[in-house]
Amino acid sequence: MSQDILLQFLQSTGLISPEQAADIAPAFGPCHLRRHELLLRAGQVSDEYLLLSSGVVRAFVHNTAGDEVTTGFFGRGQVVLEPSSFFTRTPSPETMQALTDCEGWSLTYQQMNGLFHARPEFREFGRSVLARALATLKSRMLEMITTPAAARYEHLLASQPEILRHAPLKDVASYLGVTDTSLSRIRNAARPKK
Amino acid sequence: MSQDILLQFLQSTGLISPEQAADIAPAFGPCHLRRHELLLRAGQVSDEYLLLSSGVVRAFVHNTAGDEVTTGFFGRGQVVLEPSSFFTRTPSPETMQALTDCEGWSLTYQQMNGLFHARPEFREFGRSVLARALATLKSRMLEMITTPAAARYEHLLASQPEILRHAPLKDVASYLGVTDTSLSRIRNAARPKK
DNA sequence: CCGCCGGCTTGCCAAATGACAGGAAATGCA
DNA sequence: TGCATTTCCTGTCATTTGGCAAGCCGGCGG
Repeated sequence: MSQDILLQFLQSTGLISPEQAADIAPAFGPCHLRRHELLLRAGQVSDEYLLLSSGVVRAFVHNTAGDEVTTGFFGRGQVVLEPSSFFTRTPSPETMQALTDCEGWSLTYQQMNGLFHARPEFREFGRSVLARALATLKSRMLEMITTPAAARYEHLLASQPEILRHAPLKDVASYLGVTDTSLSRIRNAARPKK
Repeated sequence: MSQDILLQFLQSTGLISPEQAADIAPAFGPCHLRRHELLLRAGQVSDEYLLLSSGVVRAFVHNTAGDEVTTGFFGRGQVVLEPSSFFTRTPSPETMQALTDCEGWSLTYQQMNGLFHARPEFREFGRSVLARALATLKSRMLEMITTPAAARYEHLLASQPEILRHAPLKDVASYLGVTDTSLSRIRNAARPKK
């Protein structure tokens, strides 16, 4: 399995040189997941920092009525974790599940801390990743608040088309904050005509 | 004006000792805001890290229809900033405005970076603050998703009662994701009887 | 003391959304 | 292959929510 994606990821912030990246990459271990396998159960502490090289993962919680609500999708090149649980070492409210067979590179919290001490440039990188996670979450939150469901669907379709090929529509619906019925109507309306 | 709250804040993570806190505190400058004054305009980079010792601040964005939507309230002991903008140095989508006269202690991004270099324990503290900001945002997001508006109102009422004494209800309504009309009905229903 | 004005509530109606259920199609599993 | 399950779409109906406008109340200034 190629480390290309890992090297590319490490260099993505500009804080780590190609040589340093080649040096750090071996610390990551290969990770394989089978379809439907759980990476993380609600109540556990997220302990795996996983960069996906292939496959799709879904994160979800249960609402007060007991239904699953999808909180995120992850695809190739994205880091799969519950950042808030991982970084603060508190139990995750979310469960994460592979929607397809997946491959990637992973690091435990322990290993990451080791790297932080051994490599100052990786520590900076870690801070940057944390800041990006925050920015991503914020923009998703603002999107939920400021744009209607139909526009959010269009946006998801445009930005992560591969996800829609693997995720059941009911999961997409709850991710968008509507019922599967409504999503079906949205998709119907979006279809120009026929 | 007393630095108590600042010292207490610095020690809140357990990463900074009382002596170190007393050493770091002078780096913060006093900050005064008048009612209705803006701390940050949409499009600017959030550059001030402000710990409130008194007063209430509101953050908001504009939705696609052009209406103001409140994204957060801040009270005594809370850090007022747009973390995603501050830490990634990108323009903030949010505007922040004082709802009452405010006082607090502040640091610019520059000054904070200086402290990061000069004081390793403050760097750790900074990372912890970032992680907490992420956790806070996440839990707010999950709350929006998993609990109904009425329960969110009750929660806000219980956790930040002072905010409701200073914020107009229409701001509270948009913060909760409902119209002022609906909030009025929620409040009415909440009143046990009469 | 009076009248204006802004914030809040309330009633009425329309629109959007959800719950539920039936059925077609696709998928999984033996 | 064939049966069982899941996924998705659609129709009907009930509920929720929003838009609008009028009314109430309390503060402020003349």
